[in-house]
Amino acid sequence: MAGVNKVILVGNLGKDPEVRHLEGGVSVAHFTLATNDYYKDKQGNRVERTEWHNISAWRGLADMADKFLKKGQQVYIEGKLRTRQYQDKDQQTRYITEIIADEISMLGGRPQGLGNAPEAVGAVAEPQQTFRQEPELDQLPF
Amino acid sequence: MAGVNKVILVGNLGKDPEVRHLEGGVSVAHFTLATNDYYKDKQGNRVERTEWHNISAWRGLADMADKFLKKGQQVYIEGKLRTRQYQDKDQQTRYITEIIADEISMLGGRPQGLGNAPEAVGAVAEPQQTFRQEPELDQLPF
Amino acid sequence: MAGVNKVILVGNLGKDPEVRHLEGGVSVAHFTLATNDYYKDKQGNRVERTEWHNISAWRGLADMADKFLKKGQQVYIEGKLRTRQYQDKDQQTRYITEIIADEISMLGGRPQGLGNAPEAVGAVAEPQQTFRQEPELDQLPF
Amino acid sequence: MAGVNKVILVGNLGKDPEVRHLEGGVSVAHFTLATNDYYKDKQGNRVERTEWHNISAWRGLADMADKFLKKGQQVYIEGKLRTRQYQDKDQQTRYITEIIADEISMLGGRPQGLGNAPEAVGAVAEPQQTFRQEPELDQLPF
DNA sequence: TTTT
DNA sequence: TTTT
Repeated sequence: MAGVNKVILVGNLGKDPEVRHLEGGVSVAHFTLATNDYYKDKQGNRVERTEWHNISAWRGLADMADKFLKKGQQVYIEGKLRTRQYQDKDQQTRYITEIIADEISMLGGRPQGLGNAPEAVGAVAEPQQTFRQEPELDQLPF
Repeated sequence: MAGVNKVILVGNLGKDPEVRHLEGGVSVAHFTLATNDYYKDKQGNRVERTEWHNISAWRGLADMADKFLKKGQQVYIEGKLRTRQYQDKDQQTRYITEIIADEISMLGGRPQGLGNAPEAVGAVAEPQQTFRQEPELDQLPF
Repeated sequence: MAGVNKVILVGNLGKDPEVRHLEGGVSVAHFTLATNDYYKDKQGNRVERTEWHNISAWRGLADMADKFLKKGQQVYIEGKLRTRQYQDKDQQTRYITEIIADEISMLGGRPQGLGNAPEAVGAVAEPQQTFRQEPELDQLPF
Repeated sequence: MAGVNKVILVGNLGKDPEVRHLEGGVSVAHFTLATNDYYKDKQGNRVERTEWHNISAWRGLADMADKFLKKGQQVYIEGKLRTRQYQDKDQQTRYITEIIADEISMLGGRPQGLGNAPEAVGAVAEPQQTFRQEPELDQLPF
C-alpha cells in the first residue's frame, strides 16, 4: 500500500548534536530543533509559540551533523516521523516521536560558534550546503 | 523568527474519528492514521513497516472528520507537529506527539462503510473532496 | 548554497504515459496530471479550477509509469521543478516547465483500464504501491 | 475531487520584487527565485545547477514582498503551481508557469543591501519573519 | 538574475 | 534548549 510520511522543518538547533557510534560502524546523531510560530490572540496580541522536535540522523548524515551543525544554527530538515517505545528508569513503557532526517540544509550565513577548527573549514567555506541520506543505506533497520 | 513546521501524510484511518465538543462550541476530532513503508533488508526480502500517527482536527475540520471519515479510508493530511504533556493515571507526566491537521483530502473511490445516511450524501456524491481549516480560527489556543 | 526545490501533487493522469527509450538504454516517460481546486467566488458560488502539470519520469520510474499508470488514475507525485527551453517549429525559443518525478504512489483502489495483462498483475495485486527514483542515477544529466 | 498542488522552495531572489497595483486596490508582486542543486557527474566532479522560478504574490503578501524582500535574500516559499497563457509581441500564444506564493519566510540573518531606510526597519529588527496569504482573499480570481 |  |  502506498504511504507518504514526510516532515519539513525550518528551525534552530537547541543544542549541539550528540553522536554515538554503534556496533558495525553505524553512527547516529541526536539533537533538538525549535520551530517558532506566531499567532494573534483574541485581544490582538502577538503570541509566540515554540515547538521542540527530536531529530535523529543516521550514518553519513550523522557524521555531517557532527561536523557542521552547532547549537543555534538555522537548518532546513526533511524527514519522516517515527514513534518508538523504550523503557524508562522505572521499567515503564514510554513512547517518543522523532523525525528521522533524510536531508539537512544549512541556512543563512556563516554558522555562529564555529572557530577555525580544521573540521569546520568545509562548513565555513560553504556554510549553506545540503546533505542527503544515501538511500541504499536507508533500508537498514533502525 | 521564521519557522516551518509541516507534516504531509498519505495513509489509512485506523479507526473512526472520535469527536468531543468542548465548552464554547469548539469541537475536536481524534483518530489514528497508518502510513506504510517498504524496504529491502540485507537478504533482499521485502519488509513492511507501518507507522501510526495521532491526528487531531479542530472546529470545522473536526466536524468534517466526524461526518465523512471512516475507519480504513485513505486520506491526504497536511498539518503541523505538536507535542503536549499530560498526566497519566499514576500522575506521571507523559508526552504525546500529534499532527494538528490543516487540510484533509479524501482519496480514492467511494468511502467504505458509508451507507445512505443523509449526512454522508455529500461525501458519496463527491467522495474525494478537500477540506481546510479556516485560518482565522487557527489563532485560538489549543 | 543550500537549495530546496520540491513539488508535491495529488491528481489524475490526463492520458497514458508516453515512453521513449534514449541512447544508452535510458528511458523517459511523459504524461500530464490534473490537480483540481475549488474556491468560492464573491457570490458564494463554488468554482472549480483545474491545473495541468507536465510530468516527466526517468529510468526506473519511467518503466514503472509505463507498466502501471493509466489515464484517469489518481497518483501522489513528489519531484522537482525544471524549466527547459526548446525550439518550436518556427525556430522560436520556447520554455516549458516540468516536474521531474522522484517518487510516485498509486492511490485509491484498483486502477481503471487495467486488464489481465501479465505485466499488470503486480499492480492489480497491490495497486497502491510507491516507486522511488534510484538516487545513484539521479546524478546523470537530463 | 481532491487535489494537492504544493511547491516548497528555499532559494535566493534574483532581483528586487516588482509590484503593480491593479484596479480595485489589489497589488501583485513578481520576482525570480534561484534554487541551487549539486550533483556529481560520471567523472566525480561536482556540478552546480541553478533553477530559476517565477514567483508571484498577491495582496498582503505582495505588500510584504515590496517592503521586505531584496535581491539576493534567502527565503522559504510555499505556494502552488499555475500555468497561464499570454500573447507575446507577435500575437503568439505563450505559456508561463509561476508559483503563486501562500507563505514566505525570510531566512538567515540581516538582509544584505538594506540600509536604514524607514521602510526597512521592521525587517531589520526582525528579519526572519513569516508572512502568510490571508485565506479569505484567496478566493478572488487571479 | 541569486547564493556559497 | 533555539532564534528574532
